[in-house]
Amino acid sequence: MAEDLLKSLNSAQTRCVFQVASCSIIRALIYRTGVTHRPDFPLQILAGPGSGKTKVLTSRIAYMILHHGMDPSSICAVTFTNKAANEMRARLVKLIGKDSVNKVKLGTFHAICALFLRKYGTSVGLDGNFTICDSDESKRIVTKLLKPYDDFLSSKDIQVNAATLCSLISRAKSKGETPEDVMPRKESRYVSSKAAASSKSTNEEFQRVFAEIYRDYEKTLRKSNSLDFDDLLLFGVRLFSQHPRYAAWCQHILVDEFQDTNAVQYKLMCCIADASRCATVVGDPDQSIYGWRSADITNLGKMQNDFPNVAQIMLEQNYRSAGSILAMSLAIISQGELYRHTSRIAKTLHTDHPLGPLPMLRSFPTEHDEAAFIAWEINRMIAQSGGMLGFGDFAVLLRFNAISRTIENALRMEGIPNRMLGGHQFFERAEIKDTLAYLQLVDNPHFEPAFSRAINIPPRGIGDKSLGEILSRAQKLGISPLTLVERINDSIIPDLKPSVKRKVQSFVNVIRSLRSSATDGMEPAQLIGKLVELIGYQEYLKKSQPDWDTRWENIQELINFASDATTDAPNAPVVDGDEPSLQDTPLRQFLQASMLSSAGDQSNENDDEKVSIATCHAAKGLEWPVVFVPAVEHGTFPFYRSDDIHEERQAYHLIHPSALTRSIRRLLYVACTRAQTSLYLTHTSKRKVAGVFKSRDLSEFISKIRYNYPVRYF
DNA sequence: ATACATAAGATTTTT
DNA sequence: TCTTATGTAT
Repeated sequence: MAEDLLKSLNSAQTRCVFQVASCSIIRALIYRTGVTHRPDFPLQILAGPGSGKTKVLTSRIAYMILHHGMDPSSICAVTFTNKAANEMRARLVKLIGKDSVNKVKLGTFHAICALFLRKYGTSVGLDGNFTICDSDESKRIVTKLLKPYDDFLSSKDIQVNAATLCSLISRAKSKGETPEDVMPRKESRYVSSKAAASSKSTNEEFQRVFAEIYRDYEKTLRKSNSLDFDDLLLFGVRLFSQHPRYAAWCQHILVDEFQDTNAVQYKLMCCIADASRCATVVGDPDQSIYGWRSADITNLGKMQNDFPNVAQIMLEQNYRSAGSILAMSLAIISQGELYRHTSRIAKTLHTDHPLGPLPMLRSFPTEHDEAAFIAWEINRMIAQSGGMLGFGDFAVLLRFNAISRTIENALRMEGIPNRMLGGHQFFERAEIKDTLAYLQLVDNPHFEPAFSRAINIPPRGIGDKSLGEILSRAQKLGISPLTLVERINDSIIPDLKPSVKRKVQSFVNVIRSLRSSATDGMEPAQLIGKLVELIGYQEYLKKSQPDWDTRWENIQELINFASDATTDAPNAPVVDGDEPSLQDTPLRQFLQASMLSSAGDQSNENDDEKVSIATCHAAKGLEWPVVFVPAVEHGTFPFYRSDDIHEERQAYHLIHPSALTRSIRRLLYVACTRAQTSLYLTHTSKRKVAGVFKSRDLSEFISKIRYNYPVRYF
């Protein structure tokens, strides 16, 4: 069985798989002879697109278990997205069986941290029922915190919105910087040395406000018994580094898409690998497209320092794409080489596939013509292929989601079934957030964002003023707003000035009723049903929303999701610990799945008969026979917002502009290398951007290479 | 407190 | 163009 595994691999891939065998055999020998200080054999696999890295990773895991007899529960496999985790799980099931796979700690860094923090969070000062705060709720919190600074900031002529602050906070957290760290001291390292004295002080003022809001934001989260995405990682690091026994189970950690890990995730990997010092990472610096999320390519170099004797293997054979597609992709990624000061790890990619049809570059007057062409061409190719191609063999890869509308419409007009991959749109919908807010509150009464949302839905006559009164009163008494409202309802605490007691009665009753159902073990799907019944949500939608029917359908969809999320039980950690472990309820699991997973994670039945529409980011790791990349235009690839933002980024040392360009070049490279046999790049001369027509030019990434590389141009 | 009007403003990418 | 935030009248 284990030997069969090796037969299906090429020599470089086999070396990747085998590396663990030699490593483990030597370790076993040393272990047996009782030597305590053993060498470790960490491995870096640099894998170009289509080189079969997922196959290598899964084979390696399977080999560890089948050949070397490692306990599946001692293996930790980290993927970048939930979708990738699901796919790896499916592949592993075929190799080692469902029972073994369920023991492997498989998931994103976030999911793995959440798993352990639910159970052992008490040792780092958390309650097991913490709520995961999504970016939307973070933004609301920051908006509220920003309000008091409005006058001050406009007097200093500083413009910031909550979104910018959120990303600054996230960036700081991803680097492990605390509010104290970012508070300006005597000399601030955030201030550009070239800046004039006046702008220096402005920068410092801004930095101070930022640090204060960051500090208060953290306070709000802790008070709400809540962790945001960055906190999951940070508290994970805290848990595993302060209490190494919770990581002692791990004999080997494997990390996929290593080029897109940030500093905290790297630290996390090190903590989890602390006992074994055995880590395998797979990545491709050329496919690093998450720099804006603080992904740090230097982690590869860091690992070479932190893990002595790390071996490095290159996978350079491409099994995916036709020769001409590969040639053009390589031209895109390597053209910047001359201007680049940091050297790219030279990787050559080979393919045995024939050259195939040349990538096609086409120009259109408007985005409607472009979209119509894509739809028409899909139909044409399917008709021409004589049954070889189906809708599921096509993908349209977008720079950002906003372009999808035109494409979706065009496909619909041609009667082409399609699906949108990834993105959070579903869980961002108001009706979903309303529903989840009630359930979050049932699970975690301290979660303020959920309270603020649910208290007046449906309208109970509690507006901003009453809400503010409730929140500040709760703050003063040191209890959660929900508790305050309950006590008012129970006449334990006197009513507020504008009477709130009567208005709040139905709310308290709903929460209490749900709470008791939840403790009785009612399934999340039924809880949602009960909730919408109790608050008359359908009637509320009918009354307030013209598109109430699609919204109501979304609620039904959420109920479906809830029943799915609880049936396939995630692998529970089996950790020997002396701490009392916390219980994990079905409701909690459902809420966590809602926050961590995105819409396209689970594959549906008819998915392989639908054209995929996805952002380039969401397409990472996937492949299709035919790929369309629309809007390959200057201003989209790369994306320029406006010059002042650009300058602002420079001023605060967020992203260096040239780094930005490089990262977008890689994004286009990722998009192009998704294609197996046919690749279409299209651009328009006019495009409606934010409601107004703008003239556009072909992306410089393509215009520079199109005469030197084979491309069909029309 | 809410409903309705009018005005700005916005469109990266995701856990 | 379409969504969201703000303001005003009830």
